[in-house]
Amino acid sequence: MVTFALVDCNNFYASCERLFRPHLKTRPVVVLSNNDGCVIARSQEAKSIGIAMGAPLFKIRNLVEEHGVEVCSSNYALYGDISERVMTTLGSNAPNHEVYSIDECFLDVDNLAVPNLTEWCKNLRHSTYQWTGIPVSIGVGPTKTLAKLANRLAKKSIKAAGVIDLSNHPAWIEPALRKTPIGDVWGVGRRWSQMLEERGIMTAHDFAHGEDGWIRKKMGVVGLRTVHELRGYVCHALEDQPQPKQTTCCTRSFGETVTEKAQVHDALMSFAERAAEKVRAADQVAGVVQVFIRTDPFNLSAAQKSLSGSVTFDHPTSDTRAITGAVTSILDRIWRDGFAWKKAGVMMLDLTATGAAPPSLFDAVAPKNDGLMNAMDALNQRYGRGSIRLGLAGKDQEWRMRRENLSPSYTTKWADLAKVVMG
DNA sequence: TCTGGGGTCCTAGGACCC
DNA sequence: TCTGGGGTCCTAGGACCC
Repeated sequence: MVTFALVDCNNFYASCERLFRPHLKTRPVVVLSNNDGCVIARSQEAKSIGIAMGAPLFKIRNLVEEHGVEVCSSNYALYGDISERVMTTLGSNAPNHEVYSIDECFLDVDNLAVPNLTEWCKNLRHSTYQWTGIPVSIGVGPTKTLAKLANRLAKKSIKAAGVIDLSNHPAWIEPALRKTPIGDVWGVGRRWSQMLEERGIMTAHDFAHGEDGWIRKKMGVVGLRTVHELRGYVCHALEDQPQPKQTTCCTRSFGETVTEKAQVHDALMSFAERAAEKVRAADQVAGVVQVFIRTDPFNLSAAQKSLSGSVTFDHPTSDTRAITGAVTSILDRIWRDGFAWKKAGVMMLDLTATGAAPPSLFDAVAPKNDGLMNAMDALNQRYGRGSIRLGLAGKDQEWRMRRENLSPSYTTKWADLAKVVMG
């Protein structure tokens, strides 16, 4: 018997932006994607005035003007740091937990030996807000999928005061399922909810009473697992040991399209450098590096092209020099003149733990780590990313992204620390 | 004018093997 | 004229998540 609690930060990025700027507390706030492209987070007020998730900024300009919406570029350094504080708080209350995403955490609440779980959740909610300034909602259920569903209802219901505990009230499960539109079920995305609705399956309750054979055929084992979880059978266990990544990448849309190969190369060098850093930070090496470039799919009048290529290393590596060399050779191989490139990326595949990589079959002598990368990473860690780099990429090139409304790095840069003025 | 980035898992189909 | 059955491995693509 297991009971899951899902703690989810309310409007996380928007709440982070508000933390150090209290005057935003009562104003609608939205946070934009990279390049200030579209909305990826909204405060409650922003939701209420009808700003949709994913809406491009240029389409909501009038709403922004009309309601005095605060528009923020995304500041992942800030969100990551605040997330860590929230997770630490949750972990100190429930040792058996799984950090599921930057703003969500599953807790195993079975062995806490608390007399009243619902009350415990309310207290946790309160102390999390007190310690971090971030409001959270908590849903509790016998499976992760039901905990998710409870969490969503907790966010919607004013009466719930941020906590819904289905484990404490099994009789609530059926009405909860009836109240949940199929598209809001965890694991049912846009395509599947459309397919299910066409079949008359409109709610989580309909889905839970669906026919296994048909679901298996249409949605594979993934869909079947979701249905079973809605029925209360655990298919997704708590994964409290974080799994090593299998792939890692650095991809960006350019601020403006780029036609020159040198410019694309410049961007790719920068992405490769960052991707290599990530791989080293995870203490891994990559067996394959893959590169892609593509034109702007939204620009219907421009010629479309998507190119990609990859290199398999004889010896899996995380060395920026080996990786940028491979990326350069891939670009030389795939490059085509005459297109306006909008997005590019470098992907590191076949990741394995450093040292665990099997030796090459044909070469007994693996290249030695000369320490340069470690030294660079240490310096960049200490003095800020990009403090020291290989002479690979220029600065302030055309492809760089727009971030016109970036908030200060209140928690990760000394210079941006909030100041208290005594007066 | 202006539409993100970073992941996972599963499946179908082809190549290849005996 | 007849044209197997069973298996593995790999990849591309599609679904999902935040």
